[in-house]
Amino acid sequence: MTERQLQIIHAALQLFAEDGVDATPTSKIAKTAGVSEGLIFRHFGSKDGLLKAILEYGGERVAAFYAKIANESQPKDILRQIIELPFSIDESEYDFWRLIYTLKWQRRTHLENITEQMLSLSSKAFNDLGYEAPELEAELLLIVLDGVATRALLTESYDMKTQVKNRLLKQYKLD
Amino acid sequence: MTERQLQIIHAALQLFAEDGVDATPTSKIAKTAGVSEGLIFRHFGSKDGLLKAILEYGGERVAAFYAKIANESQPKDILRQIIELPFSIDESEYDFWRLIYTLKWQRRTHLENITEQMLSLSSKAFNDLGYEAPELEAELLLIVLDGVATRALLTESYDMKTQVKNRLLKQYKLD
Amino acid sequence: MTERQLQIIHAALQLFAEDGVDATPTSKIAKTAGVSEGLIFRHFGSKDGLLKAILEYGGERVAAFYAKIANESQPKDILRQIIELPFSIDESEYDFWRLIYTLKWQRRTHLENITEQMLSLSSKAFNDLGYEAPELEAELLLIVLDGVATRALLTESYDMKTQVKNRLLKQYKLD
Amino acid sequence: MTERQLQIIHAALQLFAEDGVDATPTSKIAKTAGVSEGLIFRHFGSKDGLLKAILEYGGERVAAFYAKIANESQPKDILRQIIELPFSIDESEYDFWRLIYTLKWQRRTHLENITEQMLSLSSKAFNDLGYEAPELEAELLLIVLDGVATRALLTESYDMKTQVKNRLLKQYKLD
DNA sequence: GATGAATGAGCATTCATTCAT
DNA sequence: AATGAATGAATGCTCATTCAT
Repeated sequence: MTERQLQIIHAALQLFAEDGVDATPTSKIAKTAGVSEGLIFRHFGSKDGLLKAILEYGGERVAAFYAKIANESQPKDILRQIIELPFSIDESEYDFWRLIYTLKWQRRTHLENITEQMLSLSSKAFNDLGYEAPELEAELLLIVLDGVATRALLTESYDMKTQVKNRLLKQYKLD
Repeated sequence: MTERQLQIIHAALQLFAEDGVDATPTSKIAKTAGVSEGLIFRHFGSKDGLLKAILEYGGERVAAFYAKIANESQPKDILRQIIELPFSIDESEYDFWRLIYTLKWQRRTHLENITEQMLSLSSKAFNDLGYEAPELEAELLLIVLDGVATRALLTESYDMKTQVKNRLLKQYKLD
Repeated sequence: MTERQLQIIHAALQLFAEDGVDATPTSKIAKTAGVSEGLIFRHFGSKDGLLKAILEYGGERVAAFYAKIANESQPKDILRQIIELPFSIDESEYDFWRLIYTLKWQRRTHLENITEQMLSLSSKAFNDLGYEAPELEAELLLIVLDGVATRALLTESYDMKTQVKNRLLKQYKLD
Repeated sequence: MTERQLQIIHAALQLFAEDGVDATPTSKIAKTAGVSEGLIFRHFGSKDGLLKAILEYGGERVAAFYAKIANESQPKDILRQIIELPFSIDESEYDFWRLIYTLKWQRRTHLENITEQMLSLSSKAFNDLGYEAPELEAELLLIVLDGVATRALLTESYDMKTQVKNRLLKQYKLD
């Protein structure tokens, strides 16, 4: 990934997240990135190729996130880490996540396996902790965390983060 | 609202929800609705005018939803009704809600005041029921319900609905 | 010519003169005239048919103008009348003449024979008065009068009319 | 101004003059110029931008015309030059002038200040020559020259040019 | 006669993509 | 690698015209 390619990816990510993929012309990406329009196509083949590159680029970081969690052995630690997830998104990554969530509503994105992974991980943890219906609990936790992420990504300066997190940790007796 | 206008609205709603507003050409709407392309503009002025008409058309039903809840006097009934909300969406209305949720990520839509209304209603109910942090509880409930709706709208044949609902009713001691 | 037809003709004339024929939609004509759009086509067949009707409607008055002049027997009287022409246009007829002059630049209009008539009439008069080059004089007079009309039609509240007329009458020793 | 831009400008000028701006589709301009339709918009932004470019392009030559006259010191020379004006339009510039005169009847064009300049220049010249009513004379001269231009531009192979010019020079005792 | 809903061809404009340099 | 001129298909929209009532 060269310097020029990163410039393009960052510009596109920002614009895609802000205005939507369809509403962002490649000409605007080129201008924002400070490169010629042709270069986008030389490097990424097409606008869709660029989108895919962005998704992969961000996907790597998501994978890293998960590697950490899978390493934990204690079910309580696993749950704690999973709950931490949406609260630990750095603001520099908001654009990426906004894009992911936007795409969710239109085209299947690669996030599905992530959802599956998370469901199975937390389901197992709930089971280990003796919950009666671990799959249902896992489902509900997923729903809550997805909701949290949505609310945080869409609300400017969302300030209930910490309280929500503590309330969740308390609910699952992880504090 | 004439027959023809409804044809157009239904066709557009379906396509907008499926492919996104930007990715849906008016020509395709016309073909799907079985009318001439010009008619769209005669009736709705512009593509954006059509979108607004759809939002209003659906918005009326949302308002009706709320009218019911606001009438309840018992806090427990209010909460019960609010929780019922995402579970009672008829499949015939999925397109509308998918559109609403999609738009949320791109342009501010009129759903914000709905969010506010819901927060204040449930916050008051939680307060009446003696919850320690009623606003936090309301916030969390909103998040959960938003998450439920999202999951139901995006997952084909989502079959955990009932279990999730019961689990929630139980958590808030409403069963 | 029914009442309704006149309404349409007057509305169209005004709009055609103001914005140009091409830039005036039939819908605007209908609205201005206070009739339905369909009626225009029932009465005039097409937009072009309407234009032709306007031209004929106005053309009759032009023909009447000429009939008077042709009746004069004295060359001086003929010239005087011809010179009077552009100065005697009533403001209520400005729209019509503006339209005529506009059309001149795009499509041949029926005014050509008028020009020819005028040339031959004044040419004969100049000849009778012993001018050396009567055709040249006729040509020049035509040019001047056309210029006067243009200037008057395009200049709001053109106030040199009388002076210009007197100057012309004097030049041709008709005062 | 690149080669391609000139191709477009010439094609557009010809078509605008012939059929009128409104009646000339950009597709026809593109075809006539032998370029793609998109190129028109890349270079001129819009159809109106193209029209403005044409007007500026031609306007420079008009300005040059005037610079010459303003340099003359003798009133007789000034008048002679002004009278020369409409007779010295090269046939290659007919399209441009036809366009200018057409636009006069619909939208205010930049020719107004030219009219004003010409009026003040000739008015001063007439005054210097001791004419009784110099402003009236200037007005009349403008009218005549405008009429000459009109007649020449609208009449194919107008062959009285020289005679008219000589007649005018004689009338103002400039021969 | 009169209306106005409906049509569809045509228009200006945008934009992803190609390609010569 | 990099540019940016050039393309042309597709888009939202307009408008003269038709037709059922």
